[in-house]
Amino acid sequence: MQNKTLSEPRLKSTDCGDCPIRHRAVCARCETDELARLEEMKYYRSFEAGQTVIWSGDRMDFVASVVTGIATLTQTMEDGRRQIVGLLLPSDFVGRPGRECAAYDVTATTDLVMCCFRKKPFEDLMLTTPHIGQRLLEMTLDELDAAREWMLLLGRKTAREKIASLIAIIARRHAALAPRRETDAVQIDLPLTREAMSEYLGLTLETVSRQISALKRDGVIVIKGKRHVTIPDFDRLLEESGDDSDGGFLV
Amino acid sequence: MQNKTLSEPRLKSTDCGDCPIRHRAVCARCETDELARLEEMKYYRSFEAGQTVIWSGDRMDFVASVVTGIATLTQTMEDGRRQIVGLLLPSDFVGRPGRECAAYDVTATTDLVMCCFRKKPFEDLMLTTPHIGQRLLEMTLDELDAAREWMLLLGRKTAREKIASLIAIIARRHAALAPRRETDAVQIDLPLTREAMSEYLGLTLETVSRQISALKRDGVIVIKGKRHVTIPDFDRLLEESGDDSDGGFLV
DNA sequence: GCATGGATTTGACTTATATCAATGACCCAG
DNA sequence: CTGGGTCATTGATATAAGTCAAATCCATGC
Repeated sequence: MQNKTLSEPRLKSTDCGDCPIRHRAVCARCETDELARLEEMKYYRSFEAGQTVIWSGDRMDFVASVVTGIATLTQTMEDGRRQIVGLLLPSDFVGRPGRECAAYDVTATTDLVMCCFRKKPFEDLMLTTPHIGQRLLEMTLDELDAAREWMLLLGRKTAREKIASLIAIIARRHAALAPRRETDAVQIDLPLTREAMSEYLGLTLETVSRQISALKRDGVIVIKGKRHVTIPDFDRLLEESGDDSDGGFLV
Repeated sequence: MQNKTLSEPRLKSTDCGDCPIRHRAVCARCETDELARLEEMKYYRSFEAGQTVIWSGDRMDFVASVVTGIATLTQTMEDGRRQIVGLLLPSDFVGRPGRECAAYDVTATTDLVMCCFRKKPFEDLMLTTPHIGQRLLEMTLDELDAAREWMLLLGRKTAREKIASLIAIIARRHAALAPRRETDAVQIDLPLTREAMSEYLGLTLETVSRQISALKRDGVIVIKGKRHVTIPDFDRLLEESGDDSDGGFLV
């Protein structure tokens, strides 16, 4: 009966109707005039894989939503130790209303398109349109659950379980974006380098590499090239991840 | 320029004016009639140290705010490995509007008084009173920052740094509740057993004990009995914690 | 084709933390 | 004051993961 919200897709498969902003981050229930105001304050920004979107501490005058690609939130210690504290997939939200400066480094790990909203007008709109705040609260609570599931992973799981968990989570979110029949073997492309995986999992990249090799050797995953992963038996992977095998979600 | 929000007290030192609900969780900006509605739906519950408030998966028909004492949120793996994913101090909020069941075990680690609000009426009030939702969003974002700072601790800090961080955080929140002059040595009572500390820090209780002894031996902390800690030099403790020594906060 | 350089894998060895096992300190009941 | 219980400390040893180093893979441009 544990929390499985991290694994739960945050993006519903239906699109946002006629909404000109195609991600569901904030506009799912917007009326025409509110959409017009969102349209006004929005602009797109693109980044190449590896580029930094914003540095921790920098002034940040926008909030944003990931349209395509993947970004990470990273915290760095003075001596250079790094920990990824958030993985942003399409439809995820970045930025905190009411906060002046970025709290984390935001980095594009693949080519990335973000839909940005200038912060001041966005905050104003939030004040007059409660459901935007409500939606933001919902998303923030989901992220909090995800962060807490990650705390369990970082504090208590073995290296092998960590790798299995990461692959399972990426596969689940991937499946949520591109639904497939239950019976197919799951196939994904890892959107992270070994180094990024190590920074997300609290390991070294050598350990990541060794454990991926071990899972491959044991037939839990099949690897083609460096990034392409096939999961012949998803339940087996979940067993290896240390999570409840049902993968059941909370409400 | 890292995020330090975990350390930042969430309770302002001023009290909530004439508000009959003395914690600031939700009522700071309430009008008279809203306060009346909150009064109606609220009730207090007390727990002894060690008691379980609610089990993960149980139906939860209230949300609540800690009045006095300390509670923890814990996640447990099937084989019994446990990780504390949240520490609830006075003024902290528990429960998620819109969620039927508890996602974590909630346990009183000291004697505890909580102010509970029946969930359905609370959710209704949220719909008609946007600032309650806004306040909740703020608190949730603070908790998310705290969780992310904890991810850095769990993923990257050494056992010694973990212990120093925990003591620093408890000391800071303690100081926020009972302000004192800058020059005094900080004194706190650890509200957690060694076992609870180990579950919070992703360590074993033996390692916790050893590292506390080491910090004592090195003069970073002074210990009287099992629980009472004096911190002669707070900056020294912060150095040991691996955080920026300024302890500076983001906005 | 071939050189270049980044990403990844693999190997040998070290180390921080876990594990297993005693021992010690404190508290309360009788 | 004494015995039993809980919590905490300390010691000896094991092990998972880290560190340092080398080899391999693979994409890219020349």
